[in-house]
Amino acid sequence: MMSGSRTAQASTLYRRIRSEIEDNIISGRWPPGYRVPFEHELVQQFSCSRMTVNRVMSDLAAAGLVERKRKAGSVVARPRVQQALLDVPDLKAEVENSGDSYGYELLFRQRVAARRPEAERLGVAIKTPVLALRCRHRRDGRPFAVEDRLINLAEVPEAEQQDFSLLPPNTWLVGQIPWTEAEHRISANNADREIALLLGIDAGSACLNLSRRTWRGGNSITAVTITHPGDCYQLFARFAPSKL
Amino acid sequence: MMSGSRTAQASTLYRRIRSEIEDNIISGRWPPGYRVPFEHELVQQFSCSRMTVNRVMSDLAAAGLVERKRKAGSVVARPRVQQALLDVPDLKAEVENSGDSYGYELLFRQRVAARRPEAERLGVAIKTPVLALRCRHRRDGRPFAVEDRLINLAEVPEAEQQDFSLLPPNTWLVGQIPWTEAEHRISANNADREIALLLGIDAGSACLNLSRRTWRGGNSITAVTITHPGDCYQLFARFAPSKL
DNA sequence: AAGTGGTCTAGACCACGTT
DNA sequence: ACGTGGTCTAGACCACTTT
Repeated sequence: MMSGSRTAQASTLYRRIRSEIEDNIISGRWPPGYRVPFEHELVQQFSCSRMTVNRVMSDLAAAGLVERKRKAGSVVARPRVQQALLDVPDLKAEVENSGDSYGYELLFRQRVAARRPEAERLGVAIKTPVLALRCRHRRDGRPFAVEDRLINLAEVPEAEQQDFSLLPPNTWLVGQIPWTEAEHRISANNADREIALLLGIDAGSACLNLSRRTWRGGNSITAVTITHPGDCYQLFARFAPSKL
Repeated sequence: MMSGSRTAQASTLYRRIRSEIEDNIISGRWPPGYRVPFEHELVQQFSCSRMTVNRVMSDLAAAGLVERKRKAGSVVARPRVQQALLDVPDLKAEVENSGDSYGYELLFRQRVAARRPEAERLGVAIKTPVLALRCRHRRDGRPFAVEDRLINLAEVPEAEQQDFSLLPPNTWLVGQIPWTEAEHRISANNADREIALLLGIDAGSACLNLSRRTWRGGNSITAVTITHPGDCYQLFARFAPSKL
């Protein structure tokens, strides 16, 4: 029920070292800020040359899992909010970065034992303790997102102590969960009466709908659905062949 | 007016070699299938050790720019349709991969000199020759996407010879343009009468709207807007920390 | 001043795929 | 059998940052 870390034993030394370190980070055993062993320590631990561990650590840094500093060593990075490109972003940070004022309200908060719908949405067993939240985000006073979220309390029990009346759950989770996998679905639909009321738009207006599920080491952490008025939010992504 | 390839001279040998090779690929000078020099040739060319060019080529392979085979050498890869994760995919390939039948119609095709709206959408100078297209995609006979596309004929003059009556422009372009950068915007809006008619849905229904602009070496290639019925198409993306 | 990572070298042996 | 890339080593020198 804890962190499931079954990394395939690797064919090459490089992979073995890399997946062992990656495992420690993704599972949460090495939280953000944790000081990863120095290269010379890894050389001893794996009985290999420095080039090999250096390549592992350089690649992990390029992938954004660790940050390296001369003399100070390497530490586990905290997950970038701009996870690659299509992360459902930290709405709070996003709004404030663009210079607008950010507003947040908690509309609903309840601890429940998962029944069928929650269990399926979150991908957990029935009766798993779950925290259900609904909140609203504003930009310059105007509602621009309704967030419906389930948090798996079996994996993130600390969430129960948080009341989320001031801090958006995503902002809090980003600081708590060291690293995750995520899956997104994006669709469009017409606002029903409830959503229209909450967003201050006409019923039937087009809304952009984002669903994200998040795992840590194979275990479901949270499932969230965010509904934006279609005309006031644009997802954005950019590609280039290399990240150099 | 041709391929603008101004790569900054690099601080390290690795970067210098990598950006020189990357340049050749992205600019199109080395098209898909082109045989990249062998490692020992690059060693001579750059007067360095094999480890250094090997790291460059390995990383380019990991990034998907080249494919490597022992004995045969390395060749420039053809752009993967599943560009990273949120590419507007090749709709034809996507539909057929899911086992459905695919249908395509060209609704409109005209060569024009870019005026204000086209120039802005495509990011080119006014009067640039442009090919404007509108087409419709069907899944199992049912319309599921309307595509509005501009192609910069100054960069892709071959497009003028293509009539696109049978082959979707994206499918053709993927085979023509060796490598690109792209930028996406995703939004939702209510179908106007024209779109509703083309998609066979009610006016006012929510639609998912994807806009993509594509460059090659800094030059605009194509701009496309794809409109899907909101309920029949879902973008999908999945993340994991490493691609090993 | 000392210790870390950043980069590079000149070898080596092996696995694989073409011939 | 041969030539390619895949991987690894044991060193080296340098740049940066903290002490």
